[in-house]
Amino acid sequence: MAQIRDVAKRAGVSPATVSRAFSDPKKLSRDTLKRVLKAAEDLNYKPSSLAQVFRVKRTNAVLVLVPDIANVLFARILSGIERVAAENSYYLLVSDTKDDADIERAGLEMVETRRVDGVIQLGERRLGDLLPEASAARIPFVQATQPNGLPEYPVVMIDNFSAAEAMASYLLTLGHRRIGVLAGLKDRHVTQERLRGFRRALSQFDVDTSSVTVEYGPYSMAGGAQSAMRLLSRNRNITALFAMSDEIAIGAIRAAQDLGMRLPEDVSVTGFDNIEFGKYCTPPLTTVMQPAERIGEMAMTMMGNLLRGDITGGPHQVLGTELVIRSSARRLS
Amino acid sequence: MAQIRDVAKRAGVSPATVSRAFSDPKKLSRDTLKRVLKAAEDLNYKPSSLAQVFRVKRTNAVLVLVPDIANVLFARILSGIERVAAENSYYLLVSDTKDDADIERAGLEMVETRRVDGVIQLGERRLGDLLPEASAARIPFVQATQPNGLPEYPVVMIDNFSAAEAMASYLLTLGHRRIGVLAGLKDRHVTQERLRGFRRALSQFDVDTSSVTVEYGPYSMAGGAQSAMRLLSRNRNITALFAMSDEIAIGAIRAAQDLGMRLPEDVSVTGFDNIEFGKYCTPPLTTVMQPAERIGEMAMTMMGNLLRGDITGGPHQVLGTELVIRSSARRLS
DNA sequence: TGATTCAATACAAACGGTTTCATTGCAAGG
DNA sequence: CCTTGCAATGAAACCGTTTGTATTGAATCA
Repeated sequence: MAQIRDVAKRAGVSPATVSRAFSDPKKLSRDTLKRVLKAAEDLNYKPSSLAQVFRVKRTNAVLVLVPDIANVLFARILSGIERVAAENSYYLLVSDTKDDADIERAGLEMVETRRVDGVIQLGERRLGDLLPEASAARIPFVQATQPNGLPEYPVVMIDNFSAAEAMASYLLTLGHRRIGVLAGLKDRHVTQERLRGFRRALSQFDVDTSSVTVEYGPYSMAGGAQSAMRLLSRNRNITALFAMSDEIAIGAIRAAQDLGMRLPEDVSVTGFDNIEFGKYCTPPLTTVMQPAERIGEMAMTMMGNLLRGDITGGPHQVLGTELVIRSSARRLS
Repeated sequence: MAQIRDVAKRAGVSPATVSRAFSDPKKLSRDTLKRVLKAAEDLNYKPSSLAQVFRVKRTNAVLVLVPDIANVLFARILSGIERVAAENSYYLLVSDTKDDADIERAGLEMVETRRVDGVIQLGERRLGDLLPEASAARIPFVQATQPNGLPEYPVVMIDNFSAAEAMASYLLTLGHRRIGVLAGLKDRHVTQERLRGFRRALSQFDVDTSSVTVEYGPYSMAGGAQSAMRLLSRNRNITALFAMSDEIAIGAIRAAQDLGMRLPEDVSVTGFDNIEFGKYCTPPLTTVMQPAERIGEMAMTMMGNLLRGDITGGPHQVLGTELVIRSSARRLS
């Protein structure tokens, strides 16, 4: 492979001039520029990104920590990240963390070994829980999920509490009072937030909050089906199911139908996230829309700012959600 | 940040010794090894991956070209790739190509600029269609979809022709004769292969193959819904829909139901891929299972071999598919 | 005309490791 | 005792760019 020396020799200039021909062409005379470019072309010269990066000490690469790459919601956030990364010529490394702290830590180490410039965390573990304050401070880090508390680094998230409250209010407005909760993993902060929002709506409607049944489980269809199965067979008088994700809701719908119930006549179901499949479900899923792509775009934008040293805007962005009413939940008759 | 000199000084050895302490510890005496490690620990020394990579000229990074990151099937393949990449300490870069040749070319250039060691292509565009033979030969490349023809580089794929034939035969066995085809994009090779397989089954059953209606469209739920809408409203006598992906099938189910049809009583629908949602559809989707994760694992394994110089096994792996019978298709009564 | 300025370019150091080759000291062999 | 071989270590070159500083020559100015 041709290198800068070869081009320099062929063009009859120094390596420095060749370098500048690419990085800062206007510094060269029209004439030499043309000669250098020609020589580079002839030799099919491509500057070694390795050498450049080593010299300049910026990789233009960002690592994304994804709890589960195959999960549709994360995939959409990733897609948003990718879009603005590509626009700004950043490279994207991705690591499937399986929500494992050690893998996440290994990811952070990649900025200490200067493999990447920064990391975007899609999981909810906070930087401070992974590294001691001292080393953490040096790491360009942005989180794209609501973590527990408000860290000092940038976060882009939705207001899980309010979104859940809105959805629960909607269900209450439809007349439902005995609502089962199909929660996600109990130890997840989002789960707790959404549960709080749900409870809050109940108390706003003067519904006894002590009697709500909540069934915890993984954020997956299988989890939803299982939770719904348990919940529905134990509590026959429930009229609505408040699921904490669309996947859970879809699993629940399957379970309810397998139990011989008709939807939404016998039981209403609501989801959370607004993944594409919800629209094509039977019945189409009423849910709360979470702007996944925009979360990703925003996160990458903030990372770019961070790396560029811009500190424009507050560090915490909370993006709006919206109720999307379809037909899996209906007025209690 | 501490560097190798600092550690060397503190341990009273030369940088070379420190380097060896990490890369080849058994070359050192028990005593100095301990001293070096201690010094490194004290200074919180992490070797600069940048410098290493620059010197050694291997990045241990692989680029994955994904036509659409948010697509569930690709996400699952990616997940498989990630798994074996992580196991073998490779880093993964990903680029959403939107199936654009220029973006794909830019990806290939990353090996010429030595940013990554190789590239895995999830799209169906062949290496030879992106680069002139000469430069192409130098690029470690593996493809994880059936391309047009059989390239000389490694490919891992399924047998689309046979899988489609099997599915079509199943439909025929159930008694269906007037089957509408909900095809994917017309210019895609997989689409053509699956169509060939479908036609082949028909002719095996002595069904007139000239009269089949095929409706092309994007590999998406929206596309499927639209195609089904068109096809169903024009051909009322159709008893089954052969969809070329689960997403198309799911869109079609929605469309059929919106048209007032009952499934599978009025019309049978089959999918392709076996994405998780198919299992939770109403009715649960009969489809052909494609081992997405294993395709990814296999692809990354082959990439590893390629980079290591092992040329074990033939370059083309075709992985098995399986009919998964659920209830969206039933015997014609 | 000589001094000054400026644009264009060259020179060489630097980036932080790895690796080849040379050196040293000690144990084993003759 | 002298040689030989080997394990442990050090010195220095090297990887391919970028960039600060020096140099050159021509144009401008007094």
